[in-house]
Amino acid sequence: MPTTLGSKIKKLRESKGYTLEKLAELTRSSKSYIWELENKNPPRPSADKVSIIALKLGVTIEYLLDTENNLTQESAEDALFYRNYKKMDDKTKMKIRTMVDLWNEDDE
Amino acid sequence: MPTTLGSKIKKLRESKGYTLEKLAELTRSSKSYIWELENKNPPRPSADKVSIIALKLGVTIEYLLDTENNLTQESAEDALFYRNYKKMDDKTKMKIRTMVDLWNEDDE
DNA sequence: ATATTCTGTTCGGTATAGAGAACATTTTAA
DNA sequence: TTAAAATGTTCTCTATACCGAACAGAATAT
Repeated sequence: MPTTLGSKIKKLRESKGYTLEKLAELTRSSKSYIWELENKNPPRPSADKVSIIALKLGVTIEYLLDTENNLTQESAEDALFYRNYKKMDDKTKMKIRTMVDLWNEDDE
Repeated sequence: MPTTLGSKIKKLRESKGYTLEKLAELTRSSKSYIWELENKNPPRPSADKVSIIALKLGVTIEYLLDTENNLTQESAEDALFYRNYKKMDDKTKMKIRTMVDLWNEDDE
């Protein structure tokens, strides 16, 4: 099912009980443009808009876009993991990265 | 240091030894536009372009954009790590998450 | 040195991002 | 029911995303 950016935004917006105006206000957009995003699927919305809309709707940019980035499905768990990972100190991060690299040497 | 989208792209592109033309080809862009991204910092590049450029340069969209999502400073290395992590199968991801959780039990 | 090739830069044009205001429709209040 | 308020839709207009082609400068080869 090819769910578009527009339909995702609409579904998320409504699930949060936001009106077009409310979401527009949260995302420094006009309600007319939010409406266009939902109903007209403009071909190249700016990264800025998609980014702040994703933020305010509580999803990642990758989820909203259905790009090649997203061959892999990103779960909330992954996102959480990454958020925690980023908070670690550099030494720990290094260790983890090394470990993960080793893990993957087989299937190279 | 307010590192711009353009400077990040340029740095990453050069670190991979890509010419403007090469990156353009990889990202369905024109070299002139890649050049503009790097040197003119256009105010609202499309999510599509930023997304595929991030993909081909091995970082996340969030790293390239300097969005409000990105409370913690994200390094290119972290971004790459996460991109690779997401590609792993669920079992492996689970193991890694568990391991990292254990790691952090102390300073909770 | 100079022709060739490779890379980066500039320019002009078309399509569209995105705003704001007017208009339409639905919902709420009386 | 009907006026008012809230929400959704359409229109017009300016700025700019993005391209292709021409141009400029380095690097390499002869």
